[in-house]
Amino acid sequence: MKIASFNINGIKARAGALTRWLDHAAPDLVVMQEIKSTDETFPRALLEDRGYNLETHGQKGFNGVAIASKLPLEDVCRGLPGDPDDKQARWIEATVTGPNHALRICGLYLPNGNPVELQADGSPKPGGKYAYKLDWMARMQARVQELLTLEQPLVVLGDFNIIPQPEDAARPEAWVDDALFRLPSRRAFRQMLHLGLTDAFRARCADTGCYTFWDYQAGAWQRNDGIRIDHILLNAYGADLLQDCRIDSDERAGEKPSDHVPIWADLAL
DNA sequence: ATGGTAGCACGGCTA
Repeated sequence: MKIASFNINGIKARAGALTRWLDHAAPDLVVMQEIKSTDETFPRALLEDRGYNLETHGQKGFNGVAIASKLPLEDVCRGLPGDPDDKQARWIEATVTGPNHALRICGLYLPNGNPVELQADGSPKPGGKYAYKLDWMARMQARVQELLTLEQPLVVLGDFNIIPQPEDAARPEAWVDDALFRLPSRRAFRQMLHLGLTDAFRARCADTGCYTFWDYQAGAWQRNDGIRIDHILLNAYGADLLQDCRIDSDERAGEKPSDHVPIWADLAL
């Protein structure tokens, strides 16, 4: 079963690129981020006409996540628990049932966190974007810990806005103070891995120069000036099912591309 | 130091 994540950066602008990729990559399930659409205005036919069940968790103008799946989507949950005041649409969960296993899926769009605003003591400025990122990551960790107690295959995938290691950026030195790479961000990500999650891509590939995002500006794609920030994390039950994991970098060279490309894992569900 | 690009939606924010 091919499970993918794709930050599409606007569903209306990406109708062409998304459907081209769907038609040749043929994922069984894809979580999408930055749909930048409300549930009401999402062009559902793009996916439903191709045989996908669709669940959206949208928001006007920004953010927004969705899951499309050939198998039925069960027990759908929208929104990351832990803060009733958080109105940003960045988290969606569902379960799909294969022949041998039921898989819990968490699709996420983790806050970018820039600009980094700090107080005199170096702690994140309360109410700022960086504080929101770290708070959100703490809530994500709590939710993942809950799901781990189910003792079933779990996949947590999406745009994490985290560069895990220097080899995950073409120019790591340019990112040292950025919210995507500064140590507190990477520490929070690593803490999640320490719960027992596997980075599916790194489990399959040790190559450097593999990225999922290239800025639209300054010819970043042409220079392969990218970063690896879209990830697929598996708990131990999920990692035991992992057959393959790849990044569809070619999509970045297509017509009117997103600034992210799809990443996918093949699980023996 | 700035500006470089893109999306949503039509002004300015977000990335």
